[in-house]
Amino acid sequence: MKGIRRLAEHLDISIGTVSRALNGKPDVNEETRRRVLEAAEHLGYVANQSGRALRKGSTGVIGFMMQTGREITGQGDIFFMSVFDGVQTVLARHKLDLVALLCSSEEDPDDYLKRMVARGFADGIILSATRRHDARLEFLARHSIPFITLGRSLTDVGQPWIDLDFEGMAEMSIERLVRGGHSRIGFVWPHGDLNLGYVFIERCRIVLARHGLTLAEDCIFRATPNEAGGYAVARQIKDSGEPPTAIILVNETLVTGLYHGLEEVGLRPGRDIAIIGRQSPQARFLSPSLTGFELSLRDLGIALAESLLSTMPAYGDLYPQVVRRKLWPMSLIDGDSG
Amino acid sequence: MKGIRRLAEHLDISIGTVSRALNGKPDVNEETRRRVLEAAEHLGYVANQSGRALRKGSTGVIGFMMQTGREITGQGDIFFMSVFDGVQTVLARHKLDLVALLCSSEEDPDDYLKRMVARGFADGIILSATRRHDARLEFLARHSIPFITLGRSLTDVGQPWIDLDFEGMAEMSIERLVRGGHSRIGFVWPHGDLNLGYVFIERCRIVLARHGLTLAEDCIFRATPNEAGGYAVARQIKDSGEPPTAIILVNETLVTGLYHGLEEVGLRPGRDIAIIGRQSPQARFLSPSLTGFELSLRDLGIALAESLLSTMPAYGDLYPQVVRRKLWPMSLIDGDSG
DNA sequence: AATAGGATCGTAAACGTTTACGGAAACCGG
DNA sequence: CCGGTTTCCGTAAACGTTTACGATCCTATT
Repeated sequence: MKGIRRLAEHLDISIGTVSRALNGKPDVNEETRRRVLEAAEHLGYVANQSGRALRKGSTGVIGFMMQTGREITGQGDIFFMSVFDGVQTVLARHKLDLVALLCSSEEDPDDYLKRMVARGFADGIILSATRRHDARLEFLARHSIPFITLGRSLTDVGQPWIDLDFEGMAEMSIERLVRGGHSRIGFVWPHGDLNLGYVFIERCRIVLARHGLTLAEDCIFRATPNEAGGYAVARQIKDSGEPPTAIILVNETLVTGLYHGLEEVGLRPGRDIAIIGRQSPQARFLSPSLTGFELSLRDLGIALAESLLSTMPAYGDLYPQVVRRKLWPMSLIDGDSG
Repeated sequence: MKGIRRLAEHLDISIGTVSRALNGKPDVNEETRRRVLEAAEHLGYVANQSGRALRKGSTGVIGFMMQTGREITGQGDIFFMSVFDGVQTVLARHKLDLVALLCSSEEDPDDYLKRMVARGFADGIILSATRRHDARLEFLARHSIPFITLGRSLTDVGQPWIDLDFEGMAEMSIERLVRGGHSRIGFVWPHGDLNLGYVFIERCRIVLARHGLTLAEDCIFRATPNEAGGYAVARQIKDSGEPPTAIILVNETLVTGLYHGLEEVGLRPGRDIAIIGRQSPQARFLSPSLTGFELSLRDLGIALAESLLSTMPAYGDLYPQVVRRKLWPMSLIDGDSG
């Protein structure tokens, strides 16, 4: 005898009543409910996930899809750990659990997601590493799975999203650099089809044009979004015919490598070349100190969760005032690098 | 009509046969199997997770339990991502999926695990952040859930584990430092009850004793295992009455902060104080270069997965030669810091 | 031609829940 | 004391699979 049946037998009560008691249904005597809850606690009973999910059609689980192998995502788990923390504080209010759906670097993300959805793994999904054209969005929309993306995409199916305000970042960094006398501004573009690179560079072009400047194509450096990628960029800069006098990094993972690489080729950030990037725990200890954009990852996670919940039938009415799409603000922290 | 029933109807075949065809059972005509597989592919059918799990009693999912909020785990950035990658290459061979079970920093890890297990979430579990005394091990053993720990524990229930070879690290670092003339050697001990700190420091004491030396209690510095923690240690070192001439870091996340902190208090690694730590993508770009221990995280993940599978009834015979418990070797990479 | 045995498939039970439905008791106002 | 309402609980169906069992057809052997 296992599961709810055992509990029911132990209490000499029908399993129906036990289930109702545990699920907080109204039509159960408060005294019985107390006894059931107590016995459940005592026997360590927790409803079996599969049985419950099969009957209810929902799992009580939210999935956060991310990709393993750091060349792809460009975000270390420092980034995600903090976001998770925020997401979880919201989910905990509704007894929802968060699991990370880990897509191997050897599997196609679209296939992976399809598999997880068809399995009925999660009630709602948070997608990261949003690509410029992302078939996952269409798939989820077609199957009407509640989801939200961390990052925009050209593929728009009306889903909510939250994205870092790369436009604002472009505005502020370009304005600052132009004001500082720079006219030849470079940009490091992470490999892959992530949308953020496009968004950022498009706005850069606009802002530059406002000042009668253009973005030199040979000042766009492609790199894998990790330390080694940043390191490699330094040499590209040095070897380019006419090096930029300033560099903007849209990723936070490149900067340590870039600093080191620049030092090797004899360029000092803030003196020989201006650097504007993203703040991070590691960046705090760079020398010269980094000029870069900062944001609250935990709050971002909270917003993600609330926005996702607002699209879910069972929770939607609890978050009526929530903004479904939002550019997440970043603030520029002055440093000595640019 | 949904699920397997739809598929069966579409093919005009019973659902039993469809299921058998999909699961590779022998008693099904090869031609029928081909048709079923084709139709499944075409209709995008994937067996519902809950139904299958309910009937089979297994989910096809391996859970990697980790804790969100970096103050606790002490493992940064690339660490988990790379381990995951290794784990997944093994699991993929058996059509098993890996998900990360994310325990919020606000929830008790023991409770969290119990909940996940009772739910029947995963067929096997990999535990990280193993504590010196860890009730999770007893719980899993009592319920005979296959699992492995990344890290040893004093709580021994016969489970397999893989742990970094902190003893070897202690031997090599102490020997090296003593040979270099150091007699006052400090150690940074990460906060929390993680077992690795104890293991390391115990062996340090033994090796020191071999040379007639002792570990000064006031040279043991506690720190949160992240950049800020390392930064704080620098000041503790400066302010201690008789500062150590060498410091060993057992975490890889502290080192950038420590470097920065030391610079502020006027101590240069390798000249004023020797530093031995752990290599990492960030550490590659420190100056002076770090003397530290390196390991292959991906291979570690592979070993974890193989060892876990060897304890699982369904896969055990496939990995007969696998070592169930292993100290994972690390090699010392020379740098200028110590 | 009769029979044994293999190949292939359909049927139905089972997995552990939740919940619609209905029934029994208790209560209440007139 | 009676009809109606409320409170509480038991019964059984349903969720989507897998699989033991048995039935049917076909082939080969005697």
